[in-house]
Amino acid sequence: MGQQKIRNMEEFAAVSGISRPTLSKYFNDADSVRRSTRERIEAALSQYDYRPNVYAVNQNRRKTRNIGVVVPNLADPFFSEIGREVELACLAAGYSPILLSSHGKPAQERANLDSLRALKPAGVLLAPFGKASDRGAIERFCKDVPVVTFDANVEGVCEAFVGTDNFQSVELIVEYLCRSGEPPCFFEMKTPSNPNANKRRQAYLEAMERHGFAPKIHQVPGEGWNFEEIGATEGGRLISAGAFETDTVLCSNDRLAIGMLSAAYELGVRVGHGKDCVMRIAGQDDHPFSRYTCPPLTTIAQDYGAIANRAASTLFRIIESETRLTEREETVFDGKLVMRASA
Amino acid sequence: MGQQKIRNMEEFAAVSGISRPTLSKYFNDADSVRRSTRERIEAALSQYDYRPNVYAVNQNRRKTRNIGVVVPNLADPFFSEIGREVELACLAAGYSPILLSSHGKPAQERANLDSLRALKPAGVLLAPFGKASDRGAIERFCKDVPVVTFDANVEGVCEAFVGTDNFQSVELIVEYLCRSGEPPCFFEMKTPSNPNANKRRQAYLEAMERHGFAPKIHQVPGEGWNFEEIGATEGGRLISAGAFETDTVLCSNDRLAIGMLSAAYELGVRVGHGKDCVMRIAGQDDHPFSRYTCPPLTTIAQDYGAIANRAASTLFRIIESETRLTEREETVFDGKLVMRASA
DNA sequence: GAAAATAGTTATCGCGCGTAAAATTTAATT
DNA sequence: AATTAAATTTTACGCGCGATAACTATTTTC
Repeated sequence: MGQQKIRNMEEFAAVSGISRPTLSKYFNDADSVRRSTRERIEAALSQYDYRPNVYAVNQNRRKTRNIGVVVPNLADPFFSEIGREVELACLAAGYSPILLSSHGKPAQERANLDSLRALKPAGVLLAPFGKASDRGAIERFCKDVPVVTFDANVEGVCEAFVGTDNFQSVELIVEYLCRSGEPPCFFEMKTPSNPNANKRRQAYLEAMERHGFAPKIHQVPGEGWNFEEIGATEGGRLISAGAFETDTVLCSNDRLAIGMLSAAYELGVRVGHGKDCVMRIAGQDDHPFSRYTCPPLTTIAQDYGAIANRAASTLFRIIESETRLTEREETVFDGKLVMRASA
Repeated sequence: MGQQKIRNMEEFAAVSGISRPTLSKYFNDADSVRRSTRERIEAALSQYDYRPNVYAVNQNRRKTRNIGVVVPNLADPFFSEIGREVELACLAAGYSPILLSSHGKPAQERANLDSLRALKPAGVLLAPFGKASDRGAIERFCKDVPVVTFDANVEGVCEAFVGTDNFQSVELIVEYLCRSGEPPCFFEMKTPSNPNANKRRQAYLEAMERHGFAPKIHQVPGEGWNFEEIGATEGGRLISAGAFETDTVLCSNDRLAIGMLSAAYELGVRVGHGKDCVMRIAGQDDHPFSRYTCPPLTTIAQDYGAIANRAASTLFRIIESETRLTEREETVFDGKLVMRASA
């Protein structure tokens, strides 16, 4: 194989004995040609290895088969994991994913949407910052390109949203914590940009009320994405000050919990549900590292795979139907309790 | 601003009063036109918001301004971090980075190179798997596209390599460990795919000899990228079996160390250099999470920024000179000792 | 086996822009 | 003001492929 260099479809038509328009049809949809000619094309293809020029193809096609995937921060293993799932779903459906990270900066999110616009994507899967996002920019973008958001919801914007049911999952862990020990107080950042954080707080309040306990929320200052640092510094401060009302702390997310666990260790405070333990710490998200904390973190697992696949399939449905959804869809998946040693 | 919709450069030429070829020159290099016309163009640009069609541009340009960035696994924070640095360097130089992860699978690395080929990138920054990489595929790719590898070297392949000086950095930490306590034994995977692992082992042997101690290496089975898991399972097994000759263990990388630390915690083995500690554990890489382990991990920090920037600037130099390097360049940066509580 | 349906062919246009050559304008120099 | 160099405009072509129309070949249907 690999004889002469094929420069374009014309040349490939010559060597394969198939006319160029038929080849064009084949490359657009292999099943649109007769079985016998398809086999002839693929035989020639294995001999001459030719691939249509992406730029020429995308210039002329009405819409590309590119799917933009935008996540707020690839440095967060949660997003690199879910980003990977989304990429795989796109590839499986015959689309070309283009993964962009906003590096923790809302301004970059907007820049990413601008870059994507130039690539004329068939659709975009966006995990937005939430409140920190430029809502106007996203709205404008959604007018031009079908968008499905995941992880974080921006109320009323885009075709659909797929995420986790924070109320269900918080109830799950609050119930467990109340049943197995002292009711939890809640630890979070004062100004969380992620809308899930607000839902989780609300869900915590409701769950505690439902179980007949008085909720206690501790909000700490801190900015940016260095959650472990904030969890360690502020969590450690609260622990050593004896500020928590009960011996059980439910953190708004795993990364805060990871930081707090490290602070507890430094302070010599033994964490867990064992006899010699003096406090329990739980998180939310089932961060990839949470099983290697000391002690391993009890948390709520989000169904990464389900979220990614549903978001992707919803987008493909919109793209392929060529009509926008008449009604905005919101899908949330249940979280699962992951019991480890920390609570 | 934003009156009528400009569909192409022709229309923009009409409304701006500048000829299309001049506009074309401007978009290729804003400084290639006279200052006064540049200002006229930019004035019109702010009124009509027009951007050249990427696909049409790339189809006709001899070479694109795309830079492929391929890392072995974005789920590893080390690579997401260095990937980010590389992306920023590309953007700063006016190139368009395209970030691809091989998801821990060498076959995907090859697939990524194939996808990149279709995008006709001006160059590629590749962090290869190393021995697990398809050397032939990389070599063939390098014939068509200028490539600079980073992090992991593939001897003799590609234009240049940029990484960390494993011999320097291992010496640094071995010297520290020997000076401050018992000499370290070495913990690693039996079949590391990363070439750095082999260099680190070699460097450990040499450093120990230099300091007059007998080296001891522990190689454990395990496959894939779940290093923490391997570190926890196998490291824990060795700890509880009392298999380590000295109380100090130098792990081949931080992720193994993170796993081993969690195993030590489970076993109630106190790690650190304090009085009540029974063993010391050190790592290499300064993984983003290593400061939140229990205790925080003593390690060797790689200079992510320097590596990323040097790799990028080397590639740009090759691209812009339009000639391949006469001699393959290898650049390594020194690691820095990061002293924390674990050793 | 002829008509109908399907698939393939030839021919031709257009997409939006890079690029080259020649003609023209503008700016810099003497 | 005349000469020269530099920048811009005009004109024209080409990139590789999508799309379509009109025609021909092949396959299906009864």
